[in-house]
Amino acid sequence: MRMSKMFSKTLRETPQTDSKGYGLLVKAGFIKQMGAGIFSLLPLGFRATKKIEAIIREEMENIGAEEILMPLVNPADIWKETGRYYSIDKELGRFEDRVGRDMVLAMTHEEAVTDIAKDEIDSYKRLPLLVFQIQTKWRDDPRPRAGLIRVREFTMKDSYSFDKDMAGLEKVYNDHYKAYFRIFSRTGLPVIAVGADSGMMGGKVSHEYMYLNPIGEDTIIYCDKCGYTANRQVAKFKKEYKKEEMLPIEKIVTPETKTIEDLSELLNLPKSKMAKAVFMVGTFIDDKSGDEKTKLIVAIIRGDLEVEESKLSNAAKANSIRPAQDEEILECGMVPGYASPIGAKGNCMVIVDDSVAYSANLVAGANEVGYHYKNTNFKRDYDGEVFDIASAREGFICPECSSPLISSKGVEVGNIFQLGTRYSEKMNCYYQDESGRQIPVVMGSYGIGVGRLLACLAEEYGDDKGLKLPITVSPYEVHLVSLLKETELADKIYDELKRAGVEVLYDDRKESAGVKFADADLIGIPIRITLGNKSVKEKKAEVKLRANDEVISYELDHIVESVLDEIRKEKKRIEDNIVEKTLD
RNA sequence: CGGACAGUAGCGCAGGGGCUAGCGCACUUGGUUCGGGACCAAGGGGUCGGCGGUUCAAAUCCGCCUUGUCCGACCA
Repeated sequence: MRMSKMFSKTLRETPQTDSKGYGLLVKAGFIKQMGAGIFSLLPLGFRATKKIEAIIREEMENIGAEEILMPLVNPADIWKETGRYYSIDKELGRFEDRVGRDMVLAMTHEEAVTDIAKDEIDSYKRLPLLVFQIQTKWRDDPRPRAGLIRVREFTMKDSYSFDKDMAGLEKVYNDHYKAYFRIFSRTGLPVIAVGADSGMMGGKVSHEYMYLNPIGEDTIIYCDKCGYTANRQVAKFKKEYKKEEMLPIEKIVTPETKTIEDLSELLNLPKSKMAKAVFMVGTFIDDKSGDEKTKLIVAIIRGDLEVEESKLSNAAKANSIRPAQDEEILECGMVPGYASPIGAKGNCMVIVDDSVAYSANLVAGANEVGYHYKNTNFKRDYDGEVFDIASAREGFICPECSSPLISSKGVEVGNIFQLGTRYSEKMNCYYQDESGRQIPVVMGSYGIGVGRLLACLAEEYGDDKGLKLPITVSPYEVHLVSLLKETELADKIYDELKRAGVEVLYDDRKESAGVKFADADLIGIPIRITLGNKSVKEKKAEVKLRANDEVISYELDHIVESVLDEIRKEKKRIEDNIVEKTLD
């Protein structure tokens, strides 16, 4: 491609953005924002995206997946069948067509693919099956941010597996686990796989692929010693308890002590001797009718711990939860600031963290302004369902080996789910087994955010001068920069490189050397050939590697072969680092 | 969904009731320069986010709407 003919150009000024990588992508002319969380891919960004997609295709086909393309617009009926039309809130794009039929902008394709599969799959002889697509999704996120990291419209690779039993699902799940590591390492992105919450997808086992970086919005808890890793939403840790005899409950005067901090100070007791009440309101939606109910959720946790919202939401089996208002708490007979489930009434449910359930003689609110109880005990003084709803933090104890846990921020670039029969049962996707019985198909679903992957690569590979994407995902392999007045030589080398199958960006613009070099650094094509008066006179050309800014001088007569060799070396560097990992 | 800030040339910004709306970058033309974001000169480009109001007069003041950005969504 001749730069003089390129559709987009680079910016002189660095846009001020929340993340370095986003700023570079904008400055280098890879992407352009059109609205909140809505981006266009410009030629360079689109080429990089296609490189990523090609790697994904290869690896998906390697595990036997076939590519399909399903529609972005789905009839709402299939989303009503699974109940997600009701259980997912505003994130799901909805509209009516001209005759008033409810339509959905698909944010994922379990419904669509199951709708197709149920007609295809009639016998166990048809299983297993595996399909994937690379397609646009719409998710109306309440708050898009950080450029391509969190957007509303995005490209996703999603694959769906159909098996006759769990053993089959586990095999294809494992295939994905392995393929994903190959995909990410072939693009050059370092990731780790972590145990995760299955969220709106349902199902049981799931892993997320995380790129560890402070710009991430997920928190990963991991253990250096034994390798335990999990998203904080589900991370476990070891809680320690002291055994004590139960003492009689006692009401005490505690004026102006609404927080655990204050209470701990006033009574001169550690926070671990308190039972903290956290109030949320859960929304519960009936999958069949779409009817909504709300209920106050009273979460009781030891004062030194904090509630993990996703764990609480799962424990309560709520579709969503939000913090409660004071009035809602009072309605159920509890007093904000001095609250406990002792005397709770009305439309509420009590969920008790095991930290409280197995501790004795905790201080809790008396549901009366200015008073608390000493020596409260679960079961004796109040009841509730026991769950682990505590949030794991750095320094807490590893559930597997008892070493201190570490926390880190991460960006989720992929996920894999064992769905089981949730969708097949609801959408009537059954097969007939050897003995003639109708059995629900066992499904899995697997995603990779293509644009987000590019955003993460921009974050990982760049410096103050610009991007330096690995050759496997870089929009071009070679950047030919000519500083010569005459165009013949550069044109000739450009043609020869193209003929040799090299993807080459040719800076044929009438710009100063400084501008050309600055743009070359910014776009960051891995191999740069410079044709300048001095070196050309000596029958040489300079080759500079963007990765480490190393400069090599090559004979002009053999420049094409030399460059082909450099390309091979760059590619080998990535191949040598392909990560092969399997689920144990 | 709550809060704060912003919308003026392609990009980044200034101007805050008054006469022709400016600056830097980018762009056009001519000339000089030519291996790390050159210089001189002359130009082109604007429904001042939209609608309504106040006023002799609105980019400027007021109201509504809209779009964008950041923070929050939270421990009683």
